[in-house]
Amino acid sequence: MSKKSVELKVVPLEPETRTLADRVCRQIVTAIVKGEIPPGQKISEPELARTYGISRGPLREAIRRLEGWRLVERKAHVGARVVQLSTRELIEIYRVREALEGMACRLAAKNMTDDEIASLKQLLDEHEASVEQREGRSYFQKEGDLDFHYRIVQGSKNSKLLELLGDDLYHLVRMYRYQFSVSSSRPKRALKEHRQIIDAIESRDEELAEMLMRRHISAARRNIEAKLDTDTKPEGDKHG
Amino acid sequence: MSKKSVELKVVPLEPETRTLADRVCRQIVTAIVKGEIPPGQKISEPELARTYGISRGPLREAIRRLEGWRLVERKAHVGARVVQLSTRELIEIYRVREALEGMACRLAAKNMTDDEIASLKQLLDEHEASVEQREGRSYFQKEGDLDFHYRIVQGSKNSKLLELLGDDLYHLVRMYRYQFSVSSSRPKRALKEHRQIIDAIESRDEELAEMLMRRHISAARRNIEAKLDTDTKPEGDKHG
DNA sequence: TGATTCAAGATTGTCGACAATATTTTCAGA
DNA sequence: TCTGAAAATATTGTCGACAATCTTGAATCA
Repeated sequence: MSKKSVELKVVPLEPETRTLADRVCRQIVTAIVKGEIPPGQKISEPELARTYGISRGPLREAIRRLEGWRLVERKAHVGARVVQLSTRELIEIYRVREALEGMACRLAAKNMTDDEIASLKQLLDEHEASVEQREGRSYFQKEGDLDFHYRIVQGSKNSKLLELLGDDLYHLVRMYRYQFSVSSSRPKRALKEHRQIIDAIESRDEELAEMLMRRHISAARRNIEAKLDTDTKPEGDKHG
Repeated sequence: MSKKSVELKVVPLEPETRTLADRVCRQIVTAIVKGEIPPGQKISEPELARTYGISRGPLREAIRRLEGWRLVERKAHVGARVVQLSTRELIEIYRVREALEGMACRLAAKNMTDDEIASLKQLLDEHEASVEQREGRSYFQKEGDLDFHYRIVQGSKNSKLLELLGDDLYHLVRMYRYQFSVSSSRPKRALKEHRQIIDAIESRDEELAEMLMRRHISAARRNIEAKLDTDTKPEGDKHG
C-alpha cells in the first residue's frame, strides 16, 4: 500500500518555523508589537543578530519583510527604525478599517458558514466571561478583540481583504494598543456591539451587518481621538 | 567655498537606486508586471543573480519584498514562483478597490488642492488626445488609467490608503492587464467616467464622488467578469 | 512493466569576511 | 570657545563558500 497505511499526523510542528528568517521575523514582530523594541528605535543589525543568535543574512531578510508590513522604515546605508505612528496615521488606519471591515462584514453575512457563526458566538461567550471576571482588562481588548475582527474577515472569504487587514493593518493596531495601553475604555460596550454584529450576520442581513461594523469601528476611532486630545493638550496639571 | 557655490543639482540620479537590492527589486517588478517573467514561473535565484549580475544576497532581499507585495509566493526550501491570479482573486481585488477607492474619492473631494485638480484635468485632456489619436489602445488603458486612479488616492491625503493601493493592489492590477491585455474594451466610456469623477471632486461633492468611483470600478469589474466568462466557455467560435 | 528506494545533482538557507557608506571623534585654526 | 575639516570608528551593503533540503533519475525488486 502507499502512504495511507499510517494515520498521517505528519504536520510539521511549526510550518513557518522552517527557516531562521521566518522564525526571527515572527519574534521581531512580537517584540515590536509588545513594545520591547520601542517605536522610533533604531534597529542595529549586529546587535539583533547577536540577540537572536543568527547571522545578518536571514536577519536582513526578516527586516525586509517587516518593511513590507510597515512595521519598520529603512533608509539606505543608514538603517531601519521601528515605525512611530503619528496620531494622524492612527486615525487614517481606523478610517481604512471602517471601509474595509464594513465590506468584510457585509460579505461575512453572505458567506460565513453556520459553523463559523456558532464558533464565533462561542468566542464571544468566552469574552464575556473574561470581561466580567477580570474587569475586562488585558485579554479581551488587547488580543481578543482583534480575534473577533479577524474571524469576521476570514468569514468574508475574500483573501485579499484578509491579506490587507491581517498583514498590513492589524500588526499596527496591535502595536498601538500595547504602546498606549488604550484598549480598555469600553469593554462592555464593545462586547455588546460585537453581539449585535454577529446577530446581524446570523440573520444574513448584509446591510445591517456592514452598518453595525462601520459604527463599531467609527466609535473606536472617536474614542481614540478623544483620548489623544486630552493626552495631547493636558492644559491642567501634570508637569507642575 | 562650501557646497552652495555651485547650483546644487545634487539630487542623486535615482534616489532608490542607492542599493542593488532596491534597483533589482524594481527591475523584477517591471519584468513580472510586463509578463517577461510569466505567472506561475519558478524564480531561480542562481539564474536571476546571473541575469542581473549580482550575488544572491541582495537578490533574496528583493524577493522578500516582492513576497510582501504578493507578486511572488515562496515555499521554504523550494523557492519562489510568480503569482498566478485566479479569476476569483482578480474579482476580489476589484471588490476591494471599490471599497478603498470609493473612500479615497470621497476624501479627495474634500482634500485635493485646486492645483491637483487642475493638473488632473490636464492629464485627462492628454488621455483624450491619446484615445482619439491612437484608437485608445496601449497607453491610456495600460498605464494612464492607473495614473488617474493613483492621483485620486494621493489626493485623499490618506497615507495608509496610498500604501495599500499603491504597493499591494496596483502592481497586481497592472500585471493582470499586461497579461490578459484586456484593458482596451471601453476607453471612451472610461474616459467619460473619469471626467464625471473629477467634476464631482471639483465641486466638492463627496457623496457623488464616492458613488461615481464605485460605479466606475464596479463597471470595470463586471466587464472583466463578462470577458472571462466568454473566454472560459467559448461555446461558439471566437467571433471570427 | 511498474513501483519503490536510494544516490546524485541542483537549489535554497546560512554564515563569515570584505567593501562602501555614514557617523562620531579628534584636532587644527580663528 | 567655537567652527570646520579630516581621520577613526561603526554600520550597512555585497560577495563567495559551505550546509541543509528538495528534486531528479537510475537501479533494484516485485
